[in-house]
Amino acid sequence: MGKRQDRGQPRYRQLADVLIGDISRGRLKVGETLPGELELVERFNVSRHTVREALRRLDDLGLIDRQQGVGTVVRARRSSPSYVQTVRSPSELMRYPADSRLVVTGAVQVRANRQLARLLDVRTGSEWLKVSALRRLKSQPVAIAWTDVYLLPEYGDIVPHIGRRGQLVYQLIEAMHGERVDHIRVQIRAGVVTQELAGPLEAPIGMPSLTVIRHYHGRGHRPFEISVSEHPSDRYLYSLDLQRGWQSSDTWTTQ
Amino acid sequence: MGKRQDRGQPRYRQLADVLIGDISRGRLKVGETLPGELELVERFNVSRHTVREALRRLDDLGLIDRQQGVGTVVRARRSSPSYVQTVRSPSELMRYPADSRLVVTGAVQVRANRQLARLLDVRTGSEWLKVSALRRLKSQPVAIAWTDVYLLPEYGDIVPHIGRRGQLVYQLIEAMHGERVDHIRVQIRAGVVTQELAGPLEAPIGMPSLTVIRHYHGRGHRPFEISVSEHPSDRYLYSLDLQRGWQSSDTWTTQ
DNA sequence: AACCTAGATTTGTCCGGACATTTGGCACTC
DNA sequence: GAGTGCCAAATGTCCGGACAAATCTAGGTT
Repeated sequence: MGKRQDRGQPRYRQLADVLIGDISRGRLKVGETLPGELELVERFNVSRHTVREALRRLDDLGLIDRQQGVGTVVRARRSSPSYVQTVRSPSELMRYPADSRLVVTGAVQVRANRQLARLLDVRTGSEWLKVSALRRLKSQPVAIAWTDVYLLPEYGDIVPHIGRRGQLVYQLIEAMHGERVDHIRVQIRAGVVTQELAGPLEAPIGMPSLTVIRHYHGRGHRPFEISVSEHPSDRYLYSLDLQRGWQSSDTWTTQ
Repeated sequence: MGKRQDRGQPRYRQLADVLIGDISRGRLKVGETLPGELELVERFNVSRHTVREALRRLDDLGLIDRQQGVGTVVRARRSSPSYVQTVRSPSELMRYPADSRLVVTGAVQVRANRQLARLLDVRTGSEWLKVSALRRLKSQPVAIAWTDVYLLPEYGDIVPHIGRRGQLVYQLIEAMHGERVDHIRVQIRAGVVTQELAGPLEAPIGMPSLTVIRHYHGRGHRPFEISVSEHPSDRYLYSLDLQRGWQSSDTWTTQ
């Protein structure tokens, strides 16, 4: 009873997963109040600290709103028109639509010249395996993205497996090579559809687009996958919903 | 010890502010290892739980990297070329360059038609005070932004004070009306410089630009300030540096 | 009806302690 | 010299308890 046995997951994580499951399956509906901390303590036979650790995780994920004296309620999901994807927590910037698929169109080993090195923020001359792919949305055929995935050459054997439903590239690397993701950086930049991209993106030249660059780092900030996605979009693409992490202005704004 | 008058602030917050101050003032340099948790316990005469709460805050702010068995080190700041602004934590998306100034060019009360209501995500027909302003960077005269700030009409008396160095609009509202910011949402969308914006932005028509929309909410998610900024930029504008908030794919991707 | 107050409820803060897990370095062996 | 095993150090997890602060509700008062 006291020992961990659920896949080595800590108990607060197990509890969080249970609650996340209840929310995603609709057993806890939007706006509904979660059981109080003390009730969760009794129900799951853990300490209040563990309960709060789990709830903090749900808070970090943007799933709940907490208020002293009131309680914890399931946060509303914002309904969004097509193209618009609301991100409630930073981690969601790493996710892709569930009904999308990546189709590899080619792979080639490249050496980072100055321009590429600057784009990827890697050393000039370093070797990378460049995997080009298209991401298509089934439900929204117009939404498409061009993606170049830069991998450490030693991970070339995962290329045939890219495109598996629900598996991101870094997850493949994690599964097949044990390289654990320790740090992710996401960049967004504005641009326009260039002549080279107009074809694959099925978008007119000059149409505004967003470039999303994802850096996946392992231990010691060693980058092992860098994915560069071009999204043609005249609409808003990402939004970030924040609630935590305030800092007082006097200690910070002088930086 | 706590010679600073931080009454009313929780102790973990006071400790966090001390550490943030040490980092920002260079007393703790990048890459340097912070004192261990137990040492901080002794030095500040608080429990380890309080120390961890403070360190969690620094982690949320993206100031430190923690690793079990190793310790806590000050995270490196990424140097960025002009125009590029690297954001290490979500809260930084709310900050503006310290050497910028907002110049109000006009204010008018408007009623949200359907288009504006959709842009701002507010009710059609609601009344807003639209304050137009320019943000200029002194050190980088080319970097300029056009900002429309939509306020609840009742806050009209803050308009003359907009532009005060280091004060954001929501901070003025907080200071003068006691409306506390409880929730912030940041949106980013891609676009091009339109004819109407080409003049004020000093940018050619058709140049790619980023629109950043910031929603400031009070209690109960009541929006009281919405700022819409147009940044002419053919380069990357915001990046988000993430390290926390992982979620397992099996519980989440089906959403 | 409008206002106020007391109590119950809920989350926030803080303390003390204990053991687990990860990592790096040191002494040791071969 | 290279590998091995052990130990110390550091963060991670988890428990128990206590009081504070914010909020809501019910009841009483005006």
